[in-house]
Amino acid sequence: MTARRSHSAPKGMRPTVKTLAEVTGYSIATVSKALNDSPVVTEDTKERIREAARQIGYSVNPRAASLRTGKTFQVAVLMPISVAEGHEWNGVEYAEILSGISQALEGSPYQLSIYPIRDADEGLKVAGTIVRRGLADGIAFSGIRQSDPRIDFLSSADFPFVAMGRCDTAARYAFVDIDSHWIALDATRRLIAGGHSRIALINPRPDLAYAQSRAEGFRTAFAEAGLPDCDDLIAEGDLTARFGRDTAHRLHGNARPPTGFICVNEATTLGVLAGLRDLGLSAESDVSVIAYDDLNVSEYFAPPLTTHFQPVEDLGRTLGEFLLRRMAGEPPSDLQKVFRPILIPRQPDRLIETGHLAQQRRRR
Amino acid sequence: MTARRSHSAPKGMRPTVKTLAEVTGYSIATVSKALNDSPVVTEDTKERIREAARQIGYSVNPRAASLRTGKTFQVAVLMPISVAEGHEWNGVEYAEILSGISQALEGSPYQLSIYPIRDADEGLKVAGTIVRRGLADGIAFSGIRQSDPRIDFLSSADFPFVAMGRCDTAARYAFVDIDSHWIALDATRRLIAGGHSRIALINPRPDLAYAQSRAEGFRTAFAEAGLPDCDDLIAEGDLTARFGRDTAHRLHGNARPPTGFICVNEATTLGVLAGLRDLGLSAESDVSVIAYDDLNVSEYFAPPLTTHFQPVEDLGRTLGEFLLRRMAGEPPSDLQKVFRPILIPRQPDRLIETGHLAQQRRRR
DNA sequence: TTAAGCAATAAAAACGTTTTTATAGAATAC
DNA sequence: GTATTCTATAAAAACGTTTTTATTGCTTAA
Repeated sequence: MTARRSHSAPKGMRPTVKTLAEVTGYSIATVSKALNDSPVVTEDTKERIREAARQIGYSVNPRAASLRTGKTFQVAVLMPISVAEGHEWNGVEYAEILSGISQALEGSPYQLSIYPIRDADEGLKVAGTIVRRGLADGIAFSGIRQSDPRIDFLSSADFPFVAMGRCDTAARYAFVDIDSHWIALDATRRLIAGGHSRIALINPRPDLAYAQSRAEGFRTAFAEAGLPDCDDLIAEGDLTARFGRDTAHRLHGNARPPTGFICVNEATTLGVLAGLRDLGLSAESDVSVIAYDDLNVSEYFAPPLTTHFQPVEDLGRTLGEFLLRRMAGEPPSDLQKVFRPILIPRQPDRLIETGHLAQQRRRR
Repeated sequence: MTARRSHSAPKGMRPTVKTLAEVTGYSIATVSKALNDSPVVTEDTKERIREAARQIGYSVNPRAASLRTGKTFQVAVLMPISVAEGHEWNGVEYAEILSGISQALEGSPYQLSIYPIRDADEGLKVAGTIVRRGLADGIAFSGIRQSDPRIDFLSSADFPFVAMGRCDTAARYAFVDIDSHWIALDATRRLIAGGHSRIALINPRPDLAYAQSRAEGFRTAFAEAGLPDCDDLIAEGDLTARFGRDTAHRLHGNARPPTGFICVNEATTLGVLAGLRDLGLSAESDVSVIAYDDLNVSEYFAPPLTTHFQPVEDLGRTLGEFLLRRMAGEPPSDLQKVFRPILIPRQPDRLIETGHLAQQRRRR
């Protein structure tokens, strides 16, 4: 056994297809075809060669194969790197996304590579490099803008990709997304049903595609109820805790301050709660806050909050599956999925006129 | 211009070193050497070839180069994927770590690849595959155990790696780490100075190397103060919010329950706070809680907590730099750094005997 | 004046695959 | 019984580099 191995692999070197040819007595052509399960080689031979490969611990050199075939077996993920100053909590959900994609790729020959980007424009540059230099067979990215240059470029280059998010051309590309319109609609309806009429919507920067979906859902709920809109209470910014807190402070100065808040992620929710506390307001008796969870965490907030919960890892996993299928040639139209979060109620979300804010309002 | 390009690159194909040879009139050997800045080719020639390369947009095919040289220009990161059920908040700091490593790698020819692992044992398997099949030139990983099979294996294989964390053989390998001993010592001293004598330490699973460092720092502080130890209040488990909450509940049943908590990450802190709230205890008046922040978030907790804060992205960046230097041949002994977090005080951390818990204690 | 050394470049080999083309022998057709 | 097709395998070419070896034309040394 040890003797055999030392015979086939001269010294410390990895066995190659040539080693395998020598050891089995077949040519390297036959060996290669056998390992790739080519129909031209007989089943007996295949089995013999596979067995020998197992014996000597052979595994194909992916770079040599890649050179010959042109396939890279790499999947590129454009990962936004944090730019918010002060190490604000931002983008941590990416660990979950990567975990999901990884899980989908396990068992496939594809390897996941990370390309850090600061914004969609740098993403475009990086995508260009990846395509031009043939660095990957497929690309995944998020942070989709209303009109996203990466999507336009990759679509016209006919390069396989899956986006996390929809923009105006969504019909023509593969994506996974969260039903942001519904989330905002449902949350707003819920607060309106609880008696609220002045509601704040915490939103991301407006160039992001889902910012608009949320705003639309938000407006629709007011229109349905025959109430005046609250567009003056839509706050747009980086999704940090600081932004949530600052927004709570700022909107409190409004002539008619909000009695309800609809948050957009864990960090902004935590920030809003902190901001309300600063103002001496309670999220139990004065103001209603509805959270949003990528991770199951708002259960632990003070108070525990009603939330829309959608494990972002599931989106990552589906994205990975879609990317594999896209690279295998499936049309984008078959690779589109919108996730609708579940609602976890934890608060009555009712406007309580006896609270601190109500007193303050009466006093004016 | 357009004419020239169409001349050199037959049709839609990427230019190769051969194209460049044709277009400049030099041989492919000279072209290759020029691009690699070999001293044997004259400066004039180099410049001419570089200029031509720029003109036709040539870039080297990394897989072909890799095949010839044996270098992969890949850095592998073993990323723990979440296994905690219920989508508990776990391991989200990995986004920061990856971001840091990415930043260090930018500008280098190295590309970051992710290998998902469930635990250190699977990590060993994956590391073996990476080494055996030559999938990367260097490896980074965290979640270091007291005795870590990955470290033993990679050390004896003389394969470049940098660990995030120290174990008993730390002297012999490259690492970045956080001064966990000091953190626990400092936090415990602080609480003891505030009058606490019954303190809970939230710890990770005891097979992790830093669990022991923390326990030692914790014990040292009691010994210094001449107080009996609180080993019965060391809680070990997954670093989820649920674990924090469950621990708060469980320890409250102790004959002499803790009046202070030393947490280990954001999730456990949030969990402890939630658990205390469940018990009707306040982290302002009844119990003192000291947090730990990878991200600057405990400022937003209720109440804002005193914390040790160490941006984990900085560790990632240093780890990336160390890995580059290790791959360049620097000895491990030059590539070791321990980060000491800063303390951000936000609470008095004093034992207040008039609180709820004190009343309860008096009642007994 | 010629052999030796040098400088600059070119040719060829090699890395480990896959794929195309070739070859030997067996089976079939007439 | 020979020409033909088929089958299984082998040989060779190619992918795009880098590196080793070879070549050419000059200098320099004796």
